[in-house]
Amino acid sequence: MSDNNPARTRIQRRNRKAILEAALEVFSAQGFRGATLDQIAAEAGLSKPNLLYYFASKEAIHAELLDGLLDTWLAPLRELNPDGTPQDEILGYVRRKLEMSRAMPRESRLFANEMLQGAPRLTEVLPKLKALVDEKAEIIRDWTRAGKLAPVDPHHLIFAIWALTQHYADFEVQVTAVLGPGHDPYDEAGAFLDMLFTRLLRI
Amino acid sequence: MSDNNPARTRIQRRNRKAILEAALEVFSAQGFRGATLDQIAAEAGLSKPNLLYYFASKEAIHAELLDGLLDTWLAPLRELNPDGTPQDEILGYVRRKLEMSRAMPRESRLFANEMLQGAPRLTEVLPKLKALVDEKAEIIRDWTRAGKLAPVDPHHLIFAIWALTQHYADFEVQVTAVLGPGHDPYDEAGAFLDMLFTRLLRI
DNA sequence: GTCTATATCCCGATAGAC
DNA sequence: GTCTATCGGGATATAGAC
Repeated sequence: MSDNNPARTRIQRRNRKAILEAALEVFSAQGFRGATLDQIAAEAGLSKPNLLYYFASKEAIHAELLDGLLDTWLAPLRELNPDGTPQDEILGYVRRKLEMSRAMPRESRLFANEMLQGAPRLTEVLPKLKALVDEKAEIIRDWTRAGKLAPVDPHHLIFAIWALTQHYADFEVQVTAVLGPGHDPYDEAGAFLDMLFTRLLRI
Repeated sequence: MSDNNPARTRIQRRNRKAILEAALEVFSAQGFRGATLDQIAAEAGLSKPNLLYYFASKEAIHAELLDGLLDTWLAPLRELNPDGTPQDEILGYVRRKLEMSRAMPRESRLFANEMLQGAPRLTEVLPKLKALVDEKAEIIRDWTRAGKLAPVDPHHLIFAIWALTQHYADFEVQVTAVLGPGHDPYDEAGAFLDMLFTRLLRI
């Protein structure tokens, strides 16, 4: 969540930004309970009380991180264009989502941490997520009905795209350990997923 | 990890089992730091000091849970038979792995929690995992070389199977929220994944 | 083996000087 | 705005009676 509040000074904006950056680093790696304000403060280069001068509580920092996350996370899906070429639209979505995993692995892990724990701080936004997925699933269903895509369950297709792209961020240690040195996981995944979804969806 | 130590009484075995069951419930839902001994003791129906009579520490309980987990988790992959029919072998692996997610979602989430945090308590076993995956990847590579499977990167094929099957356990709240009532996610996933891997691998 | 009581430490949050 | 010092709650682990 960006902070353009003009009532804040440059220093305030800079410190808030540093805190959120540090909090993302720590929360995504340790989970909410696993993270401590000491770690976040150290990472941000501030003292713990100073950190609490900018945010009311640990919970408030975490909430602000989560606040914009779902929208960011769903942006690539929103771009799915009903008037585009079906194959290209799906493949484009896969590529955007994989790029997002590469560019924002910490956000991916923050999100995964929440989901693993039953999404206690995201329950009220899950209906919004369902609405968007249902809308896009309907588009995909129309494409398959029109014979432009091989028949496929649209909801599980979307789950597959999520699972396959987020896996590279969320299970990064495992991927790295298994591939060994000398690999770019995301480059390889890009080629692999292109092929996978092409074969899955072609008529 | 089963406990057949004959030096232990029936009561001891029963209590240890109850503690590990309770700990699996709590650790998988809350992560290591998020879980408390109070929660585990309550879930197991024991007092907290009594719980620590059976296990030296919180860490020890967690370690014992993780101890057998990787082997259990990799068992379906171990069964991949180089002398079987390639398509059937892969599809069989996918089905076993999905069944495992259905039957053991808490173990899946315990594992995911560890991976998300960089696998601090599993780093020394990751090389073992790599060795098994490399061995099975070689089998798959032979199959594609022999023209029995469509060409595919074997490592990323295995990642895809992990990601697609574990997703239904690890992101269960999201899957349930998006599908809405009246769905059996695992039944639907079974059909979807059968189709996906059939289309991906057929010559 | 199981309990109550408690030691000890850590963490989130606040007080108050500067 | 930032700091040092500290409060108060909660968590792991232990002591010791039964």
